[in-house]
Parts: sequence; C-alpha cells; structure tokens
Amino acid sequence: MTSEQSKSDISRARILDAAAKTFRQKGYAATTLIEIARAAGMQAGSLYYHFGSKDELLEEVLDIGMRRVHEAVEESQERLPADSSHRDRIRVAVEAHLATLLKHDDYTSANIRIFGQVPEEVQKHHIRQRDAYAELWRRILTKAQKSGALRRDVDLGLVRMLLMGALNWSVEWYQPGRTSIRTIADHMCLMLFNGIGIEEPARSRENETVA
Amino acid sequence: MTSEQSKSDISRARILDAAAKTFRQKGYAATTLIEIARAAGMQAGSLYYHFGSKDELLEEVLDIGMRRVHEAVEESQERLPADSSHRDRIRVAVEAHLATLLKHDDYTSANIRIFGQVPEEVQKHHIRQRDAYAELWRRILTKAQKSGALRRDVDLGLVRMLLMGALNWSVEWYQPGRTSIRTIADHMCLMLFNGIGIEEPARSRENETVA
DNA sequence: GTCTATACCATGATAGAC
DNA sequence: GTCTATCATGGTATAGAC
Repeated sequence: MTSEQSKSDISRARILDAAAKTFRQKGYAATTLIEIARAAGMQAGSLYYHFGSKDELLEEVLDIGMRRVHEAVEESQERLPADSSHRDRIRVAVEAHLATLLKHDDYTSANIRIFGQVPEEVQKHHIRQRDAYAELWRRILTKAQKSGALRRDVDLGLVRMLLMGALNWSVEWYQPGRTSIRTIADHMCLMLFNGIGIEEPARSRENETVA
Repeated sequence: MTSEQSKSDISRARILDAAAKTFRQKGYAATTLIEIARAAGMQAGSLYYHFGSKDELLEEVLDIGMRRVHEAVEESQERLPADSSHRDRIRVAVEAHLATLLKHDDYTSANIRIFGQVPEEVQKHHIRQRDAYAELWRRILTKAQKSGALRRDVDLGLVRMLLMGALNWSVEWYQPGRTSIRTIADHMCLMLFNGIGIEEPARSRENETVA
C-alpha cells in the first residue's frame, strides 16, 4: 500500500519538496506560489487542486520537518544499546539532530529557520509539536543529570536552549563538504562535556589535531 | 552638535525604531511600509521624504544593528584591565554580545534574525561588515588559544560558529525577567571553558568516537 | 515634513476549459 | 490533474496639495 503512488501523490510530494526548499531559502512571506509551482513543474493555479491555501501548504511543510527531527532523535536513542553511557546518548542525539537538519532535509531546516516569522495562527497549530520535541531533549538531559553524568548546579533548561541554538544556527553557515557533520557534533559534545578551556597554570599538552 | 535635533532627525529616528521593531518581529517581506508608518505615527507616503525605498530603510536598520554589537564587544575589550585573563576577555565579550542582542535593541536582533532572508542585493552590501565582526571574535579566540587558554586541538572556526549560534539563538527564546543575561552568559562560559560533564569512571575518550 | 490620492504591479485565490 | 484567464486585494512608490 505504501508503494501505491497515484499521480496526485507524486505531484503533492513534488509540490511539498519545492515549497520546503523555497520557504527555507527565502522565508515564508517572500515565497510566492508562482515560484513553488514553477519549481514543482506546474502553474500556480494547479497548486489548489492539492492544497487549499498557501498556509495549508506551509503547515504541512512545518509538520513534516518537525516530525523528521523528532523521529530521528528518538530512533537514535532506541538504536543504542541499553547500557550506553549518557554521554553516548547525548552524542547520538546531537548527531541525529544535526544530520536531519543539514543532510538535504529542507523540511526540518525550513521549520527551524522560518518558524518565528510565520503567521501567529500557524504557529499556534504547531506549538504542541514543538513542545513534544523539546520534551524529548529535556528527558535525555535530565536522565543524564540525575544519574550523575552532568553537573547538578546548572540550569538544564538554559543548557538545552544554548545547545539547541548552537545546533540550529548551523543552518545559517553550514556548507556541505567544508566540514563533516560528525566533526561538528564532536566539537559540540566536547564543549558540552569537557569545555575547551585549559587549566590556568598547567600546560597540558595533548597533540591530536581534530581534522 | 549632537544635541541639535531637527524635526527631520526626530522623525527619521522614529521611523528607524519602528522599522527595526517590525522587521525583527515579522521579518522583512511580511513587514509593510504601512505598518512601519503607523508605528512611527505617520502615513506610508511620508516615509519617502526620509528614505528612498523600503530596502534603503532596511539597509540602515541592518547597518545600525551590526554596528552596535560590534562596538559593544569592542568596548568590552577596551574597558578590561590590560592584564586580564583570556577567560575574562571572552566572558565579557559574550556578555556584551548577549546584552546588545537582548536588552531592548531591536536593531541588532533584527539583523541577526532576518539577515538570511533579505534580498541578496542587500546582503551583499553588508557582508564586509559582518566579516569584520566575525574577525573581531576570531581575534579574541585565537589570542586565547595561542596563549594557552584554549585547547589547541579544536577547530576554532567551528567553535566560533557554535558559540555564536548558541548566543544568537537566544533571540528566539529569551524573555525578559525569566533569566538574567548574566546567568545566560555564565552558563555559556561554563560550557565553553569547562563543559558540564562529570567524569565517568570508564571511558576517557574525549571527542572522536571512531567506529 | 506630512498629507491625500492614485498609478502600477504582484500576489493569493477562483472558475471553467480541457 | 493541470491549464488559462481573471478577480480582488494589498503593497510599493510617486505626485502634488498643504
């Protein structure tokens, strides 16, 4: 049944892809249905056979994008051996989030990038979904903290925001080929767990260059 | 001479304030001149006495925003005793960046938020300015690293991006009164320098988990 | 300097042919 | 299912009165 693809389904998918890509690039308001239609290989009027309005199209793009990261991070946890360390749990979550965001997923990056500038009405419809994703991260971090893998004297909510910010902002600067997603994740985790400071007097030398 | 304020100057300033605020909230394309004019207490047509076009107005908002953070961070460095530690240098820079961004400065936050979705032509005009700001941070971090305050085996460019991301993203979630800017800066610096991990008995593998 | 009025254009959306 | 044609709206920008 999943392999059953009517012509309608195919067009729908093409439209969504085109919309995600364009929304991501130009933002919501600056994106015209004419552009989306052209990118999808059809005329603007034809979009309305598949979607009731620009906002409906937008909402589906946002929904898909958030669902994808959520699932990716969730699966990253499930795939892990039950006895994994909390650092590893966090590490794979970071990598899953980054990978979804940066590896040709216009849906998730569109969501991250434009959510703040989308009509309020639309935002309201997606708050629950965003909260659910935040809750997933909250759980991961809280468990780590409770079992002694993270310092207790920090505001985990704040840490989560800073962490998400560091990761999400990558959509603004990441360029495929220049740095691997793995390397970004490694640096993020190093900062998160160990920091990159060096104790004042001791000249600790550890000569491994992270490429 | 600075206290010399013609009526024109006052209106100009009011328009810019209104524009920064609205751009920040709604994004560039979704903001209409009608809105800006109303917020500035005049009619849309009147804006053209002060600015040649919507884009010209936008460019000035972007310019002011970037100039303000740049100056704030630069001054944070100059105000510091000459013998300050590199950690302190970085700490005050972080705080200056955050403070400018979050303390009722719609200009800087507008710049941060909408830059990626502004007409290419406009972006081009501001790349040099952004590079200069990035260069300021690059210098601060590099000096710290060279003098042994930061690990040598990290990609400082990557660290800078992650750091800026964590800070910049705060415009998306910060709410005055809930957390102090100082607290955010402290958490950021703790992560950056020490990390928030606690040594776990078993593995001492730092970053690079090569499969 | 700011207003009103309006030209001009682009967009989201609809209707009906094919 | 997609096209063409078209409407209605709302926006940027201009012109001229005050």
